[in-house]
Amino acid sequence: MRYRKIPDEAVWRLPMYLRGLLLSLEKSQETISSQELADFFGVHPWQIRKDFSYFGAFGTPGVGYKVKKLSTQIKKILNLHVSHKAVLVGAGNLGAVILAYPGFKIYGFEITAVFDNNPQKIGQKIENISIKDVSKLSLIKRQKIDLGIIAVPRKAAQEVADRLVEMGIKGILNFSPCRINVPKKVKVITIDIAMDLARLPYYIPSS
Amino acid sequence: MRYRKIPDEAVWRLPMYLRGLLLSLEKSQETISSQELADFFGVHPWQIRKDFSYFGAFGTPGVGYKVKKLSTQIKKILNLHVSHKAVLVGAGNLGAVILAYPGFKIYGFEITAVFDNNPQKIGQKIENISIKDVSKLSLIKRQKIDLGIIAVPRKAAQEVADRLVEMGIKGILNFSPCRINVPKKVKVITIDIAMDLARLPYYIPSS
DNA sequence: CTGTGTGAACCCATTCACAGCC
DNA sequence: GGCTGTGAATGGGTTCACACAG
Repeated sequence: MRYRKIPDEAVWRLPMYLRGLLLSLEKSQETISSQELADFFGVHPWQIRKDFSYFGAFGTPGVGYKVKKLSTQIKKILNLHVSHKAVLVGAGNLGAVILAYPGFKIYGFEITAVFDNNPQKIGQKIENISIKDVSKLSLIKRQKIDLGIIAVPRKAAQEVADRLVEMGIKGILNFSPCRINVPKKVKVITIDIAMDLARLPYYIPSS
Repeated sequence: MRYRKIPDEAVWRLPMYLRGLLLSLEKSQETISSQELADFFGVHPWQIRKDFSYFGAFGTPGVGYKVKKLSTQIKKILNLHVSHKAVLVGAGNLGAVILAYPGFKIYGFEITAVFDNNPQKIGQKIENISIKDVSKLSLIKRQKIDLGIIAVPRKAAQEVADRLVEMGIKGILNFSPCRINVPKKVKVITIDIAMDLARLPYYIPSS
């Protein structure tokens, strides 16, 4: 296929497809059609085929997609075929939940360092990782860590982000309810639980 | 303005604008221009004006928007002008974080009931709310609860969702990494941390 | 005959540009 | 003069329909 601009929306959906595929893989399903995948997510089959087509032709006409092969392809597209190391800043309640969250593994993520500024926490261990002083963030330079997870109070978020960027982090998952400014080369995704919840009542007929 | 279909995207952005406005309000700022708001979020001013225009005309030409008035208007649009009660199902680590999360208050949310299926947890209190047996979910019928938050393992998510729908819940914030099926009248927003993280590496030049 | 891949058509959100009001 | 509000133009994502491969 000749080059065409790939919609961000398509990229956005790939991890969703991937999760479905990995689930099918667990069930030892060998092939899957765009129709099956679509039913699974509640989208249209042509959307899925089109999304894939931006990146190449992965299926077999008349048959469908090889689950194993397709999931490998998508991982490669998303840069998930190599495992990624992440650093977590903020070892509070939220931080502990993130550390314990099993879901990262299936995409090949590993949190290999944890920092906090609370002297009481520094030195302690959670999930077998010892918490280090955030002022020593430069320690991560020795490791190949390219992702940062911010789980600190809002006021500290920007400062932490700045430090992470200094250390060469390329992507940030931000749990603080605020926008953080970073150089364009760094990708930030912010998760704001309260804001997501705030989107629900609009769709609810006022009682 | 005469009727026109309102893009979902515009609705999606309103809570973001609202957060910025509430922040300005804290700083006792009286008026704000679309330009200022736009700079704050890193979007374009005409985007903001257009978004508002779908719902009415809230500003004053040559001046801008009254922060207080505009935030009230947006709250009304989003159905946030009345406070909402939510029920939390799943009192594990994640559940505890959600309960302790201060961010819900600014949008007028209150978690008034918590359920779990773990006998060890039932009867205990977190954040002054006692955990009840999930089999007694029907207790919430007496209260006016219209939102549900699901923080249980994936396998249990669909069942919990079904129960919540039975109880008349109108919107669900789902933290389980899976799609859940509900009647069309019920709005579901799923937050899948791992999936969000999985979206980052695509934008990172492979090292 | 089944299911993929894709140019073309369509639709809708974004962007523009400017009229209108303070 | 400054800033909003909005039709019109643009641009791009989605949907369609069908050629083609198995």
